[in-house]
Amino acid sequence: MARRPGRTRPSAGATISDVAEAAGVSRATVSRVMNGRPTVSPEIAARVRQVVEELGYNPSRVAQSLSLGKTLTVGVIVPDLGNPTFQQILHGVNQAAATAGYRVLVADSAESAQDEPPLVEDVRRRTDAVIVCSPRMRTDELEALLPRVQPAVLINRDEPLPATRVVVDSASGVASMCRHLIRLGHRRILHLDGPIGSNAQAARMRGLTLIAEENPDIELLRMPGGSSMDAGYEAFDAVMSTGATAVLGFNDLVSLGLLGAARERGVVVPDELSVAGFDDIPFARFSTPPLTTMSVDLEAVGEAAWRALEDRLRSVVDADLRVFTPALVQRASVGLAP
Amino acid sequence: MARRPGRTRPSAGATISDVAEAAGVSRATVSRVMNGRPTVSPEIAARVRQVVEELGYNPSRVAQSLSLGKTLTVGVIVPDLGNPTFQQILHGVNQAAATAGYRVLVADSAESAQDEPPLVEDVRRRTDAVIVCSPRMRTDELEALLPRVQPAVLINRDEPLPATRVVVDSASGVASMCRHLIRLGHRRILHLDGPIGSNAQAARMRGLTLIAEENPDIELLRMPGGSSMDAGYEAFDAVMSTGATAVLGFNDLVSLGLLGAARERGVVVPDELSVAGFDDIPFARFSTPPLTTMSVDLEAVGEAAWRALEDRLRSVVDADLRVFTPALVQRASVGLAP
DNA sequence: CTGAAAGCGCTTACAG
DNA sequence: CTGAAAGCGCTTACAG
Repeated sequence: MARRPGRTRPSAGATISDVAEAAGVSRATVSRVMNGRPTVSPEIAARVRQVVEELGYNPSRVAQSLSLGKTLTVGVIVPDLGNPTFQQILHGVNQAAATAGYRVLVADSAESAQDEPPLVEDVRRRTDAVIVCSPRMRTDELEALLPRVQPAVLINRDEPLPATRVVVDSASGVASMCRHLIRLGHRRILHLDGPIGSNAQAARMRGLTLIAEENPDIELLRMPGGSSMDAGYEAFDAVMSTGATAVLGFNDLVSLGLLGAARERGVVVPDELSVAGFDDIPFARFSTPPLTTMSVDLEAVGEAAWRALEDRLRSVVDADLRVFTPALVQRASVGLAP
Repeated sequence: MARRPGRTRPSAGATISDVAEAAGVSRATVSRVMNGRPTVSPEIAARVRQVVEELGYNPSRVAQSLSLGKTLTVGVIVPDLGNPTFQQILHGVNQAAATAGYRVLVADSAESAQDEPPLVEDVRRRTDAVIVCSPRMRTDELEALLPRVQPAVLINRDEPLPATRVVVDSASGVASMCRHLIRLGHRRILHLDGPIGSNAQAARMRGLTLIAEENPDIELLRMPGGSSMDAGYEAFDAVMSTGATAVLGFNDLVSLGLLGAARERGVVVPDELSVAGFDDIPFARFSTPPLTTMSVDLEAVGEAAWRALEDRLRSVVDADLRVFTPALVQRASVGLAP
């Protein structure tokens, strides 16, 4: 026999067998009633329903999953659940998945590229599919992993890979912002770089290169910055010393740091210096002055990832690419060149 | 027979039977090898491992869950995944649960009190336990639900209930802030109320009542406000008309709105008016001036909820209460009474 | 050290 | 309309 030692269902719930016995029917019949199949006589169905009520019977989803071969659950793996970007994407995925009757299992790799592959595999084994958000692992590792975890959707990974991808076109984002600055008369524009080697920073550089080619007469400067408010704050003096009339932070946090330093130094934004951000985080609207930035609807990104997965679950599509283009949000931190 | 129509495992993975057959051993032996049981001869174990490698075998977590009677998954139900408060709590739960080898299934009730009970039940059926965060449902509904979903932990629900609860003591939080203001010489203090009927607003009122009793000489005013930045912004003129020297927003957003309006009106904070917040959201540090507020470590709240659940899973404890007391964070938006 | 067998709690094709 | 039976993919007590 295989009776377990103590382990039973924690809340000691009734099983389908309990209901069948109490109602004097077979388990098949109970199953049919629970699933609303019409081929059950009304009297029997009523009796079963009453027993279900009395016993507080609730079918085990685990058993259903095993029997049906699907869990109605999708995994979402992010590098850091504390990061608002991933929180918004998660929210978008969850909303869309819930509408389709799916639940979301989350996992956080704590920014560890090394832990990612086994984590994704583990999550996939408990779910029907995975959405991998901004994976930090190398491309070759990702290529080795993908066949083991399909159906899978990748968010924010720019290389071509054998999976559906949802990406934000940051390159065209910076380019848009630069064109806006140029239209306002800025001729010397500075970009504060983000983490070297990051996917986002690579995209920014592609955008800047594009602008440089389009506008040979514009001075496009770059300087190491970072991705935090402090990084922006500390870079301020160096920024001013370049003589640029407009500065583009790697993200909104950096630009908010610049704004704080400008206020302390008595530099008037945007009269003396235009400051542009990237991301449109919720607080960008409330800084002094409000931040002009590039906006991406991250919840829509999460929703698109879910839609892509839905298509894959129905095997409508094999691998494709869905691109989100950031939109310029004009507020008060950017103005005409002095 | 019960062969399914098309339905097989989506990624067509190998099963334990495939491995057993290929390695020429029983499924029991494969299981032992996979679980690192020492009672397998080294040669056989090595052969099994090689086949596992060749076939890319990965045990089904669903089957394991059914067999073992546990999923190693915990459910977290929140009213709104887009709310930073719940995002931080979720992050804390996830970190602590991951350390213990558990995964987190999230669900969002979209602020619908009505949808909560069935949602919690559904989540519970797929997991070993649930953490229900700031449930919106009525107390009697919660009482009816709890026995069906144990083990369960409740976050931010102030009534005594048959479950372990983790609560933030907002009442003592407002009281602390009021005492701080009184020490600074403020004699007329205004509280901008939040959503009427909310758990948090009720707690605020308890705190204010306590202060009124302690300090009969202090004028403690109240006024309808709200929970958003706009609410704070719009209440500003009314706030000024009360002649209060210090105002306490329902939360940081409200207070940030007040700060914005003060700047526009040329009212100097804190010289002419002290503005205090509640929550210590990440941006409270970066407003102008930085916001004095009551801080709660929400990730620690999430972590505590997990710990409480761990105790319940080991049935160490039946029901208890873990209280977090907000801490005063002094920044520059509060000063001596004029 | 190893395997045959029973069991976890469901679903459904098949045969009345 | 209903039930007996097989199966989903694992684990483990029991008996060698």
